[in-house]
Amino acid sequence: MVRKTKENAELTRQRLIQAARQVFLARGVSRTTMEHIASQAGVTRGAVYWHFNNKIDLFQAMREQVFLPLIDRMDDTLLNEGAEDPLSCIENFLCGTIQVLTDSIETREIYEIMMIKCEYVEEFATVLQQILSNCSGILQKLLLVYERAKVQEQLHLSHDAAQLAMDTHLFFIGLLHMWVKDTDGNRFRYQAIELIKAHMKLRQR
Amino acid sequence: MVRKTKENAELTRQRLIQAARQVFLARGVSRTTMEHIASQAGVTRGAVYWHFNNKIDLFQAMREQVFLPLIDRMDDTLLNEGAEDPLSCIENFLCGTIQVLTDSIETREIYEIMMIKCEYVEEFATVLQQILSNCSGILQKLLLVYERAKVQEQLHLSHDAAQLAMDTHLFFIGLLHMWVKDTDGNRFRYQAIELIKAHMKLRQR
DNA sequence: ACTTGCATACATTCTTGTATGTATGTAAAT
DNA sequence: ATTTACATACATACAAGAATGTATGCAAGT
Repeated sequence: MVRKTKENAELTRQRLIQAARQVFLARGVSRTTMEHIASQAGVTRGAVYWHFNNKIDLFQAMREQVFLPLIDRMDDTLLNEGAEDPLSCIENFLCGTIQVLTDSIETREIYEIMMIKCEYVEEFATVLQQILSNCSGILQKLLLVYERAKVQEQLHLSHDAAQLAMDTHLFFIGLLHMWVKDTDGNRFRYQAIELIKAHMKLRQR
Repeated sequence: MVRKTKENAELTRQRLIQAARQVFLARGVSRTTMEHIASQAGVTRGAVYWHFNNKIDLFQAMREQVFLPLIDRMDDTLLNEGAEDPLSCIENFLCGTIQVLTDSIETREIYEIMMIKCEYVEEFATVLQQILSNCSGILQKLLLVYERAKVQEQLHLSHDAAQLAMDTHLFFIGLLHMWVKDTDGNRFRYQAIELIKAHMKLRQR
């Protein structure tokens, strides 16, 4: 089996990303070799090195497939100017994220890889910086929406928008971590939506 | 340099754990070899294999030095029956944890290793289960204290103890993650205590 | 004398990157 | 419409370096 057409090559590339995800999840990023990924995708290392320079290149390609959609959805849900109810925007954003995790195996697996199957050292240190940068992006947008809610007098007067935003942000980080790590029991996953609603209810006037 | 006395051997063991922590932090657990740890401690691999069976054995030894004290402090602070004010118990526990992280380099480094320098696969999968087990221990104790607060009418009537406990638990997880990962800016670390106080204030009657 | 606390040596098993081979698609020239 | 030339999409082979576990050696404690 040799050279394919352009479309076939792109398909091989996608299969390599998919294979990488599966192997990363099972063996961890560090212990995964190019050979593992290649054979999982049904090709040889030659194909892998043709499409990607090295492991981190593949990792980034995998990551982008999840993170670009996340940013888009965040902007759509949180920064929707037309929305009448800022607090509902936040609730919808949080619930929507959980919904994506519930629906999409790929997203779920990539989150799991990034949280507990990857060591952020050397070349991967920059990945962590990108993640943190995304985080502060989320925080900023939360802050914006909470300030809007404050203006619309949806919040208790004693509540500070900045502190509420950070509190929700930390809640969200914790929620994602627990949701992802609670793989067997699934006890946690089923109550995630309720937890979000309870969290938001604490803020309502 | 050869055989030492018993005390010297124990000292070597401690130096190995310390060396492991430093190398784990710098290179990640997977990429760390026994040779790295040995030379960092000023001995050869022979010494490492004398004291520990393998890398995960060393990892667990390192981990215990931090987690056993944590459990103790948690019981002391949270389950203190004599305390008049349950909500303050929680606040003190959270702030106390941040204080330990601030004061103890070792604790901080071990948390960082466990969060972003370790892949929980194969032999390390059991470590993750232990961590999750600890988590549910924390949650249970938080729940107990919140129920006490409910009885003492410290809480808003509409608040459910179980949901408050989970909310605080997730907040705490997120807080620890951000605190540990925010290594350079340190912007986050300085406001951690305030965030805890704001979080608790949301609950007070 | 026997055990302890290491150091040294050895054999084996991965991985990696690159280099090279090779057949096919593709576009331009004829 | 062929032929020609080149790039593409991989497969295969090679060299070199880690890393691991174990086995063995050895001097000092007990």
